[in-house]
Amino acid sequence: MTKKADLLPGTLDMLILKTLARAPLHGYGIALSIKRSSDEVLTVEEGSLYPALQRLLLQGWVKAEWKKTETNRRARYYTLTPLGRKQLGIELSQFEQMIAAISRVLQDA
Amino acid sequence: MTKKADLLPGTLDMLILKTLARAPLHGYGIALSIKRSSDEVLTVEEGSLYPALQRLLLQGWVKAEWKKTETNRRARYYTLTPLGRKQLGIELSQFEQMIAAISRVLQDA
DNA sequence: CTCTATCCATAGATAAGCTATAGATAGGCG
DNA sequence: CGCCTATCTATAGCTTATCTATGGATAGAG
Repeated sequence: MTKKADLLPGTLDMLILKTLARAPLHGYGIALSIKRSSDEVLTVEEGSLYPALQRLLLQGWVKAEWKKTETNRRARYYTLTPLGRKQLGIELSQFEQMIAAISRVLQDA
Repeated sequence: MTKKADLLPGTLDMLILKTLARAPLHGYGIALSIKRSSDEVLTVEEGSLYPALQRLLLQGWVKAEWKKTETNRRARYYTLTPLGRKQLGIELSQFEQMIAAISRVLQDA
């Protein structure tokens, strides 16, 4: 009934880039990481995640590599590129500016 | 070149409701109000605004009425309904929860 | 009397996320 | 040994929301 979005539209790429800025991870791990560090509030559906990763690859913001996980499974690890790190900075500042602007509107008497 | 969105997707309805919570306004006035109170950061394009107002009307969150502006022009004034006020509260709290969650992800070491 | 600002509104394109689905394998457990 | 669950990948199709691009009308200024 109460339709709640899994995440705020327009923020997924930034969240992925930020997650990868800490350490390379495979897709499944990225989703888990975001879910966990947001205290289960943000959920990244697979149908959102993999297309997003494709976008990021195309832009050259991340690169991918097949490896083995600790649990001996085959997984594709995504790593932030220097360009991706720069992009993350851009998105972060734009996001903060947006939030600040929205806050002004919301708090305006 | 730098593609900057005019606003954060998913926040338009909330911004409109909040604006109307202060006083009834016509569409053009809503756009101006949001632009001004956000210090020109947020821009509501007409092609976003009017479909949004139609959505809000359909949901019963606002009602509309033709009137004369102070400058003697014909304009459609939108007013927040009690249901709309309730909805605004819901959207505000969901938004705050989202922002808090995103902040946790972004600030996570 | 023309021009600008004010006001309405819609159609079409695009982007992004969600639902649903599909498949493969490792390791635990019966 | 075979089933089940968790882990891991990925795509197709739907839907929704926003932007671009128009189009039109009128008040008041110059």
